[in-house]
Amino acid sequence: MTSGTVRVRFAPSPTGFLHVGGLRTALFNFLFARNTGGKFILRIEDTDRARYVEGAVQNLINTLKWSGLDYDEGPDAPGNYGPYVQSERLDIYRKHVDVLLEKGTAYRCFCTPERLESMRKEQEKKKLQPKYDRTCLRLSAKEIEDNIAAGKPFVVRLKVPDGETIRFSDIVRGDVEFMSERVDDQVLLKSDSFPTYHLANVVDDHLMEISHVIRGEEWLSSTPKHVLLYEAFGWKLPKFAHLPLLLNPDKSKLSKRQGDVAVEDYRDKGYLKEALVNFIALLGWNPGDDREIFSLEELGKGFSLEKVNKSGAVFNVEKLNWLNFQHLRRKPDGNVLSMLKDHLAKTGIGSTRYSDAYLLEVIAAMRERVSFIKDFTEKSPYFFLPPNEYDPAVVKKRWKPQSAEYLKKLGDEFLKLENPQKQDYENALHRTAESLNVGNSELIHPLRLAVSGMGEGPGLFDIVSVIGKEETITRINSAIERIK
RNA sequence: GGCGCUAUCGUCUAGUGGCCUAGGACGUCGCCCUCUCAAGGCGAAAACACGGGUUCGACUCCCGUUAGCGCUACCA
Repeated sequence: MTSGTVRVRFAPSPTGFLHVGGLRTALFNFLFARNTGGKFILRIEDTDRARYVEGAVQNLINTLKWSGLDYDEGPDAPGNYGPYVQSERLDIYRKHVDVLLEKGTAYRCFCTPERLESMRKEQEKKKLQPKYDRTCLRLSAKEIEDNIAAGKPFVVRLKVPDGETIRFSDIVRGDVEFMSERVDDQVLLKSDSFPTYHLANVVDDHLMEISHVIRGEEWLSSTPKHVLLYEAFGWKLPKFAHLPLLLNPDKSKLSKRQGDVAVEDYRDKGYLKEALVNFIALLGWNPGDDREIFSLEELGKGFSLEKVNKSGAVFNVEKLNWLNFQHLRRKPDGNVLSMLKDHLAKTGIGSTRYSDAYLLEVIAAMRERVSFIKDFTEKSPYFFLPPNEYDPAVVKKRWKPQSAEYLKKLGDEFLKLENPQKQDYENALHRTAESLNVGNSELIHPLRLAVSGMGEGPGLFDIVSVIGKEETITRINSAIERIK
């Protein structure tokens, strides 16, 4: 592998669902790879058996695929750096821990969780920084051997050097530095001999030749530990880029409780993947011009880490809704048709009840009025079922005592039409209004209410010509009954 | 508490010392269009957290304050 090749990874922990913040991290990695001609890798960080969730990995993969972020290497995309699931790499981590132990840059710790707990409490009480007190670092070789022989459980900790300033450069944030005194002797290998995130992450990033570590800002504070690990192993540091956090409306880190955080939630609510991806791309990044609507390809073209913001971004659903509208209206009729049919099947109206030609007419009429596929049935149910009730507010405003008579005449006029087109209905209405000596609107509004049950929607003659002459007359007659 | 990061309209953001009487987008409001509702067009309200420097000149650079957030586990 050439050193100039970009290799980035999305390394989620499978906790049940894909978090939108995770999707954003994945997206930025993906876009960076696309933009630089590099590789995008999916690696599953499942080193916490306490948080094991059945089916989480598959779910994660499905959701990532739904969003369109294809990866070059991953659990189900073989590459030369596998396996891509950390629980299948346990022996690798143990070997690397042995190296550290031998070098003396790590040490075994036999302290019990209870002791650690009380130590921490004590430190907090004294307002000291909670930090391992290095009791086990002072163990003699003999004591260590005896402990091991006695079968005492232990963890392996990183031996953080004293008095060092740990510096690294972050592409997003510039130079960052930490005093090593502030860095805890991090556990690298747990007592169940699984690695912690810190160890597994560094080992894998090195072994998988990851060139750029692009992850959320919550990792910035633990980066010095990682830097120390790279140094302990004698490995070259990757480039770091810590992305700003996605925030709740109250500016705290985006979480459940304050709305939906699972990508699946948005998918299930009818958001288009194009809209979601477009939206989260704009959270923390901008193209440098006034464009707002992007396809994945377009995002990939213009993306650069240098244009990533430093501050957190509130996840604002209003704009996402607008983007969904924008992307939906850009979809070809054929795509909208099949989505509409799926939706119709789900709502019980049935996908085969209406011809494609009919549905296409509905789509043409509603194009400018829907942000979601579900809006077709929610905003214009009258295309699928006759109104079973009439909006009371509109009834009050539009149905006058004489409306029944007007509608009767209008229905009679429509009845005479042969294979009418939109314009024919309109002409018929004009004729009727003239003979009645009333304004067109005296007929238009009552008719709209009669055929749709509501006071808003596409042009009246569009509605009428879509549902057809027979249905229109039927609905007129039902309405007349209701007005009487 | 400690450490770290951040700080432009309600929200997403442009802005890299003079182009800023701070631009765009979502949302909000008004007008136009109009058979209604949208869409579309036009317009409005709306921000540089504060205080010191540096400079001929700061939204832009430095320092401090304040605020917010993150981390502070044998979780990631």
